[in-house]
Amino acid sequence: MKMPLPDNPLIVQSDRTLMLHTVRTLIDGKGVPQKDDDGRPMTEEHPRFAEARDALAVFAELEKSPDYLHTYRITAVSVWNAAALRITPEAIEETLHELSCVPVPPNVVAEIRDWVERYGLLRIERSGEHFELVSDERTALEDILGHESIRKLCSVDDTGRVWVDGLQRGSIKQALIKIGFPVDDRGGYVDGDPLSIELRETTRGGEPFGLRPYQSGAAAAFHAGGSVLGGSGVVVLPCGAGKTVVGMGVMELIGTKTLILTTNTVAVRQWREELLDKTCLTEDEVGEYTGDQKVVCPVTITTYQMLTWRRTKTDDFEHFTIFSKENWGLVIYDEVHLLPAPIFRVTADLQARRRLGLTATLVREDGKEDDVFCLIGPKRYDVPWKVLEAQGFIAAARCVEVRVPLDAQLRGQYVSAAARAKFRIASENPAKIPALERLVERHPEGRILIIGQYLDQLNHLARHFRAPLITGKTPNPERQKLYDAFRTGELRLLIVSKVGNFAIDLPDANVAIQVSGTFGSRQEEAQRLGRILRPKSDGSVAVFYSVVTLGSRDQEFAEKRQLFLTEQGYTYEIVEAGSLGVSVEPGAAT
DNA sequence: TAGACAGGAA
DNA sequence: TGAAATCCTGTCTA
Repeated sequence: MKMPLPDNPLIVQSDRTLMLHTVRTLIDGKGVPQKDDDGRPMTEEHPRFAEARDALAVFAELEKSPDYLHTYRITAVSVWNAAALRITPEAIEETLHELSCVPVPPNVVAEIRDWVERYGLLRIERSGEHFELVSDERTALEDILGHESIRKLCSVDDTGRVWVDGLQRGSIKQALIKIGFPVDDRGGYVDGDPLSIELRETTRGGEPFGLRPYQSGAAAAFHAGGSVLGGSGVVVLPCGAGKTVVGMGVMELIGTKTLILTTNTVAVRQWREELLDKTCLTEDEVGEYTGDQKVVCPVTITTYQMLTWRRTKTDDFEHFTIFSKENWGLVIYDEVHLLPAPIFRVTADLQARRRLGLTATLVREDGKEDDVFCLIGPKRYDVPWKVLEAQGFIAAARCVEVRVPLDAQLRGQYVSAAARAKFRIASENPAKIPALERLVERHPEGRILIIGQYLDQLNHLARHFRAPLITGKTPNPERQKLYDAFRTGELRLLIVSKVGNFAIDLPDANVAIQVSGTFGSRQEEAQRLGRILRPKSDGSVAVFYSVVTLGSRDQEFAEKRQLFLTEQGYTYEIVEAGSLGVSVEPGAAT
């Protein structure tokens, strides 16, 4: 075995975490670290960082990405992701040895080997019109048939061969991964009716257009592998990085009738406009299938709810049956992390179609990661937020947590309240208002969004600031009017409820102030930061404030909410309300 | 024919 | 842990 090179960027630890150096210190000819004029060590991007990042993305999950040291973890699902790409344990081992500056612990290699073997153990193969569950090890089949959850999804013939109905292809993969057996699905895809989808070089709006390197990389990564291996999986990119464009890139590569699934009707329209603007598809080739209008075209965009709607609990999914009559060659799942549970059932019949999942945040171990893995496919591509920031594709952002005390009277209520009431009292702390005033004053030129969770609180703020409030009840034309006013700068302060989490047409701002949020939702935090990440024309830094009540459940949950962004390399500055010039009531407890 | 609104689902 | 958002259809009004 080769000796590790001390210059290498990676450290492999026996708990299967990987530490990757993004930079290295510059050393002069005598081995002395070089310093700049201020005496700080001089660094450069580690020459093997990019190579290592790309290599690790294949079989490890990025857990944290602060500036200098990225942390990855090797997990069962991450290894199965790699195994799905036909990466061998030997190749993984070789990569680790190649990149590591210390010896690779042998137990890590053994565990990886074990997982990969599990993946190959069961396969779905096509035999004519039927699918067969096969294994080279007879005992493996017997083992899994011992589970009722598996037995009811397949049939065993006289010779002991195990057959799976095409409609159960998804369900059985789901059931098997639940008991620790990820299936290698070699059932292949139907090609779908061909449709030429070319990207324009100039948009309809007249702007030059082309895929960014990471976008074409994502599309190519999805498409690689041929007709059996490639063609299903998930692409993970930050908010505002142009996931729609990746979708178009894939559509161009595959060139077939495409069904696009989104979370809401605004997204449906946005997709349609993007497709018309940036591809050669014509108006009558792209259809919207929603409550408003039901148009099926070679490219059809609809919502998850439309697909799973039925008259009563026992009826058919009637809209879904319309779609299954069309010969789709590609299904795109937008915002895969929001994929509702019933979609998994309905997706069974789509196992024969190519499937692209798009998402902003890494899907976590909340149980659904398995479902996404086996029903949509493995993760094919991701880029850390900070990498895109460094390349200028998303704006740099500062995150600030502003801590506000709770006054003595409310503190009394707070202490005696039940756990869940505590959170609400702290969230709606009226002392947040003067802090908000100072923050708004700080940005006289800013375009400011105040985002919150409780309608009472937001109504109050709207009256206080004499600013318009958008909630779920605000009719669409009214929203549009306010968005436009905000976009033109006529309106510089806008208050939004949880609609802000979903409304993708919400205009960009350069200041976002969060006054309350869902328990510990990291995803929501990421989504809200995303509101200010569009690159600014003057290159200025956007600011994200999170206003929390000091020493309360509000603050605890805020910490949890911040985890994802911290992992992505963002740091939160802590500011006490007092230092903003807010008078703090004497005796206010902390 | 469009819109506003109610009611159910998850 | 709970509140608020979404979507769909269907009915009523102008």
